[in-house]
Amino acid sequence: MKNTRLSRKEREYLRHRQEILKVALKLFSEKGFHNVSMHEIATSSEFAVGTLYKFFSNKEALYRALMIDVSKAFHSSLMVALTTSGNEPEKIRACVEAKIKVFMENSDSVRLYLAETRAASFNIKAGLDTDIKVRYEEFLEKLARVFESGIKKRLFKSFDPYLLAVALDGIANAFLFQHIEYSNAHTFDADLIVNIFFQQIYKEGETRDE
Amino acid sequence: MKNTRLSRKEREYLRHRQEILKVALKLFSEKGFHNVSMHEIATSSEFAVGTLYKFFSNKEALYRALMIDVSKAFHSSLMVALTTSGNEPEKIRACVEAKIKVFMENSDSVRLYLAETRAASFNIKAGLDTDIKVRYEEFLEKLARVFESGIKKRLFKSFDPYLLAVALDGIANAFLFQHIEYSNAHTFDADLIVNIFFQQIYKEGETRDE
DNA sequence: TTATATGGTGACGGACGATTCACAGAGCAT
DNA sequence: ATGCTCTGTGAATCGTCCGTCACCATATAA
Repeated sequence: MKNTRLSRKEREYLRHRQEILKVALKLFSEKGFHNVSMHEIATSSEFAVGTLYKFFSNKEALYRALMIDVSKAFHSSLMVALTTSGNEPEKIRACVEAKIKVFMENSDSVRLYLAETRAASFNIKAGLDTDIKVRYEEFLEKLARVFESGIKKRLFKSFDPYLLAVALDGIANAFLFQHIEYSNAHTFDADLIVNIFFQQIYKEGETRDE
Repeated sequence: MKNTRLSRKEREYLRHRQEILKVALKLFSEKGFHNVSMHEIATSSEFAVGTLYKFFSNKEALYRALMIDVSKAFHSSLMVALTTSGNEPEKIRACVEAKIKVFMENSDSVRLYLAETRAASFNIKAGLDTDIKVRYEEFLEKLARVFESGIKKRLFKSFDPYLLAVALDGIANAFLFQHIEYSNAHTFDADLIVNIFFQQIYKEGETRDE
């Protein structure tokens, strides 16, 4: 990351760009793409409308830039977690932990990200699908491969690894949603998720509360 | 349900209303609230724009009516499943089955429903929150109470019942999303979900593939 | 100092889309 | 037949944005 190469002007330019993105993220995440006008973003970021168009060719490009940033950030966090050393259960646990951490720290982004990842082609049409979903798929596949290898080693029972990945991610998302939407009394952490997922819920004989 | 009391006119009126809702559901679920114009709904439903306003006071009211219908339908299906006789595991299984069934049969509605339930205050502001979310909460609570009672009977391990409900629902949603979005090769059914959820994933000794 | 480039501005054009309303025609009662 | 009501119509209105562009102001170069 040698940004030292950049002139003051260039740094200014990037700072401004970041500032716009930051404001836009906040607004979009609160109100959704269609309920935020360029004028509003301009006012909030203390630039003129015209200036926004010096940075982004149009509203959708601005949104896209935002989503791609967010998506890349999330993706790389999760991928790193899955790559850390350790056996399969450890990797998976690290992944859940990473997900919680990143999501907690960026709840604005999360709303947007989830809206795109899940609510699908809803908000914005082309381009993003092909980009964000691909990244998400890649993550699921990688997670699936961890499950697969755990199954081969006979650490896990043999379910379809991809579906295990979907399931685990589903639980994590559900908890995070819950937290973001209601931030209610029910606390949770990576341990809990992993435990619910890995340990049998059924009691088959002996009692084993923690 | 004695609709026999209705005059022909009244029946016509309701039929037309239903027709509009049906078309609107299709369009909204495909393109999202903001990307569907009243004009488009009018054309598709073969009514004039003005006619739509005879049925619904504005675009949002139309959308709201739709969402409330959908939400009520889903809610009642799930609640019924949870009320059927049987012990806790059976109830939960019935619930998952009901969810899959209803969702599969109404994938148009599901997109909308999920967009509201999860992507939250995104698409439409007031009113819906307070209505749909309450219903969703009610469902989660009821599911949680089933878990709770299962825990009391020492059928399940003692996790926070509400979080178990969130987790289970999260897995089911994840699978359904996956199916709706990618309808890929990975098939699943209520059994699989319940198994992943209830049976231990970890192998603690003996092998027990099905 | 003057010329030029560059970041920044914001009023304005044009399009689009929600909503209205004056009106048409069908059915029904008188 | 005439008048009244009620469903249905769609052109016209009105507002709201997106995106443009002629134009500042600052700073750097000449």
